[in-house]
Amino acid sequence: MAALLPARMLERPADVTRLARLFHALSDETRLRIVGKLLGGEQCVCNLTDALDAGQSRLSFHLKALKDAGLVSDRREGRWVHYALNPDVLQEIKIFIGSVREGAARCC
Amino acid sequence: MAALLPARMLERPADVTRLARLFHALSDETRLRIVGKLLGGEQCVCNLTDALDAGQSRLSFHLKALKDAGLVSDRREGRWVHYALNPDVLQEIKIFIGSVREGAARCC
DNA sequence: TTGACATATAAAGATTTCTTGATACATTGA
DNA sequence: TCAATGTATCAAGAAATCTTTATATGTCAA
Repeated sequence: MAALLPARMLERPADVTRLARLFHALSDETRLRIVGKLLGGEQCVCNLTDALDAGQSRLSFHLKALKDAGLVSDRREGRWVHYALNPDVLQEIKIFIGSVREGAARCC
Repeated sequence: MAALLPARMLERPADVTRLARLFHALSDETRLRIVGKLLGGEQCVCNLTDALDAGQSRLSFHLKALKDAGLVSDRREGRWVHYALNPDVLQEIKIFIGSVREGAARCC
């Protein structure tokens, strides 16, 4: 699919589906807190478990949700798996929201 | 609550809760399509029902979700209720996503 | 190879969200 | 006032999501 540029995409079913998935990934408090921790840079799951005081399988569940949405990537290093934010997808979301806002400001 | 400016807000529980609600409001395909229609300007529910071929109570349910999140406002005019996008909240989301993206680009 | 550790996956129940159909409320025109 | 119209709310079931516990997988070190 093309990048999330124009608000026109809200008329294309495949794009609507993708956007809904992206926003769903950001709609959970635990996942938002994970995103907050990743702003400090790549983190291994063990760090996140400590910082967020969430059970290990619960964290794994939410990391998978973020990864499936393309918001984070993972990298194994020995026993540890490191997760990092994916700036490209965040940029897409920002541009999309910006174009909706501009449309709203123009018309409403 | 203050405007959604710094990514620092992901450390503040009240802000995390609000963000999760905003993103949840945008995480549904029907609601995204409503947003798309509202880009054409304020719409009465009747227009949306036709355009989205969604049942009336279903549309009302999703409009309420958008309104509760602050993404749209409503205005009654006679028998009709008109909904419109709220550019301020969209701007907040855009700025928030932008600050997360910048953080990600810097650190990852 | 074995044991320990980091992480992922699976299964089950609890909770939330969505859809549908019925009904209530508000406004207008007759 | 009454009937018609537009919209909101309610109730019940269906579906999706989240949490927890248990177990599996992968990697290292001894």
